[in-house]
Amino acid sequence: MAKEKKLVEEITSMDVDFAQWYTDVVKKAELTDYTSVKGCMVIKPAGYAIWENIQHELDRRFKETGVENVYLPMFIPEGLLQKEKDHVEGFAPEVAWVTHGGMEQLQERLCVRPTSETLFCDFYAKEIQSYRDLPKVYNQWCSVVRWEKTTRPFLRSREFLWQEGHTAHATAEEAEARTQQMLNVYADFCEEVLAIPVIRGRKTDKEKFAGAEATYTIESLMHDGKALQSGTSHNFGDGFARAFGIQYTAKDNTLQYVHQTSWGMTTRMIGAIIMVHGDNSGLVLPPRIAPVQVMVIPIAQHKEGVLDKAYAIKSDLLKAGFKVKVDDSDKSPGWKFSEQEMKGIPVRIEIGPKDIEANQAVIVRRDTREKIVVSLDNLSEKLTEVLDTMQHDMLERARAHRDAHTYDALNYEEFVKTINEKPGFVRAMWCGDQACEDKVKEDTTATARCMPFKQEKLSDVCVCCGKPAKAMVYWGKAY
RNA sequence: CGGCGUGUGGCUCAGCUUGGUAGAGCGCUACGUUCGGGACGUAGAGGUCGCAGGUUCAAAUCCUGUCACGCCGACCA
Repeated sequence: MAKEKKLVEEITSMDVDFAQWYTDVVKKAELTDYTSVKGCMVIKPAGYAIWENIQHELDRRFKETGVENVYLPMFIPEGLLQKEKDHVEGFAPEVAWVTHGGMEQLQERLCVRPTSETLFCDFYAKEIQSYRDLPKVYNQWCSVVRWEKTTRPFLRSREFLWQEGHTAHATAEEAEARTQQMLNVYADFCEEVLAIPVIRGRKTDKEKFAGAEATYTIESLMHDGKALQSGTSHNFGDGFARAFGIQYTAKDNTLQYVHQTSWGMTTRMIGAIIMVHGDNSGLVLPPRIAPVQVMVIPIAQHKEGVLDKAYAIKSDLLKAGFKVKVDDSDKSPGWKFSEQEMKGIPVRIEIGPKDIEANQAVIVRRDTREKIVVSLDNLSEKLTEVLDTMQHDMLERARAHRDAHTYDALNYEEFVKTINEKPGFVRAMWCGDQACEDKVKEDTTATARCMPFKQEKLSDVCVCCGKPAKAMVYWGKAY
């Protein structure tokens, strides 16, 4: 009992204090550390390995659609940033400025990129002359800086890692198709790899990206019922092209503006993984994103043959394609179990003298803690099955949680009451007027998360003002 | 940017009210016993008390200033 008590003391229960639980999990899973600069985190090996897996998966999917990777500078001259009016107004409050080079003050100060639309536009203006130069479908992996007031590991840091895709097309149709295509890449990635179900939809004008004609988004629901914008894809129309003079000569020898898109996903997704799948014992990683899928834990490892057997199992499983490690530290088995659970390693294999005698091992699932005794002869087959089942179950569990925390509201009183009393998404009709969005935010702090592509007509009138409704909206309190 | 709060061995913190030789637990090192849900014994190492001034015979403690970080709000991926 005393030992069990110690276990629960390590990580604050998510029911007691979700924010503290999150911080505890990040710390106990050894994902990040704080640094001497507020809001700038060390991403430790366990955290960075997750990001590397996200990168590999996304990058492969991008390239299948024809994306090419490039790298642009981290500095943007002030004059360049100011060329598109809405864009600069949107980002100005949170940019960091470089004012000196060595001891000398710069003629023109440089902004540390908060996003790179302006740099890509400047580049494209030089690069694109003819319709033969189109489309440009570029992406870069980099970090960006936004001087946030309030910071949290992964969810809101002043510097964060991401990818930003920037494309230029001959026609509006092509740009629109690319915008939607990339949103779907993100949505599939979230569901298939991260086991996070998403709502695909369009942002309202109030919530859309600064300078965009339309912003599409995938929204996911965290375990505490707050929404997280998980990936966005923007259609810029020819707005940036006009501001930056990006023109090409068409086949008919007329001068045309290009149509552009941009789309991004960030290290914030690591925060989403934590908040969707984690439990009171720590992190739970979906098998397809886990840097280590299997931890082999020898029991009574000082006894003859135990460690050798553990290494043999590791070797066999590595050959079979699993990501596997052996915890051969001199900690007690109980300690190793807790470590494996806090770090979210999807399964552990317990192997001790009794198992070796019986030619078996014990597989333990991280998400359900189910213990499965399996013969060493078909360990690899069973492991494949367990990991596949776990990946599937995690998505379905998250989907069930989201659906159970999605409500419909038909009048304003019901809407406000639901938002305030039931954490989750509230679906309600909206007239399209920003005044209603503002009123909702004023009354509840909730925002319009998106207008889903899959529309349903819950009623004919706006839940807020009663005027004729234009769209069904997912509302919620967001990170 | 507002409201809290915190800075003392690697970590978590006590000590500060009432000034007087810097403490505990965990971790770390060595050796031994343990090992199926955070084991134990013995012996060790380790700190200019965030920083700068000031008061005082004497400051972790009192005063002034300053910096940093955390949490909660408003803004945002």
